[in-house]
Amino acid sequence: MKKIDILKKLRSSGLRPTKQRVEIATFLFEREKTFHFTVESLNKLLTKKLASKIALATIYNTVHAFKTAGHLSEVEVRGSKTYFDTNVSNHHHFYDSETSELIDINAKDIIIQKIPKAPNGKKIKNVEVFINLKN
Amino acid sequence: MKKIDILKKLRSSGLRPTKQRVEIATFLFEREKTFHFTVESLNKLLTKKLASKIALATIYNTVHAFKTAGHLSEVEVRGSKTYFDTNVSNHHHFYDSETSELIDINAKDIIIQKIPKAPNGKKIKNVEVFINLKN
DNA sequence: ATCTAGTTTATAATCTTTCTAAAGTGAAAA
DNA sequence: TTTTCACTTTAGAAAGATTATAAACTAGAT
Repeated sequence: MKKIDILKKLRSSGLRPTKQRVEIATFLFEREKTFHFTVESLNKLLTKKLASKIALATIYNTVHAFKTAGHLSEVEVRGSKTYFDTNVSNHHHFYDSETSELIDINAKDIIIQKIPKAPNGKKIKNVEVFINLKN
Repeated sequence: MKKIDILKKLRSSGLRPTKQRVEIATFLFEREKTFHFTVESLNKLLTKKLASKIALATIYNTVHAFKTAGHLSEVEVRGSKTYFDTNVSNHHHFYDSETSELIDINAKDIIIQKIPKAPNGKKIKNVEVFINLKN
């Protein structure tokens, strides 16, 4: 994703393209592969990459703003930290608990044949498959 | 599950059947249906049920000891709190985010037809399906 | 009955995340 | 361009969940 598109992405979601948001968005979206991170890991990587430090609260604010805008998704992972994913399409995950690493699985690579009915007047919003790995 | 079996369950996992552990185990395992809880909800329910209060730290200790012993499983749920489940067999979950309620799905009620190969020298430990509900 | 390693307890500490309120800044309007 | 002001950023405080600590307690072996 190009710089110009990042500005568009921010503006179109009603987010003023501030210096910090552009830097974070550039870091997150200017890459080929999908990217998984926690706020802590993102903060470390940004600190390493950028000359001027971005406040931790700003990273929290920005990640949440991006999530609300639909530019990031949150992944179910057991444990204390919240994981985010730059892949916002419907998909699944491998999880390697040895390395705490998430790997995307394309939605079409998992086919579910049988699924139970949603209970009492509820509907199914989405189905997430989480495959735990071992060595 | 009967009182005698609860004592057995504790002893067989190397846990001394103290007053607190027996009370917590009785509360958790002496029921027909599987039970989902957080440490906070368990603490509230135990406080209501028991005459003498059990320290919060003891509830944390005990729940973790039961989990390590394989008597409880931990469920992936987005959010700040950790959910536990008295159902330790391989199974799946519905999750109603409106009510923060988990509902068990029997393993045989979900059939996965196609599944990707585990990456680079890794093996699949287990597959968890998480179905989010909406109204 | 005594002893001791394993437990419980209250409290402090830690960790992640959110709140607060003051200072800063895009961008619209003058 | 300058002014203006709502939106942002920031550092630090606060909150919420969980874990660590160390002293008091207790199950069960001797």
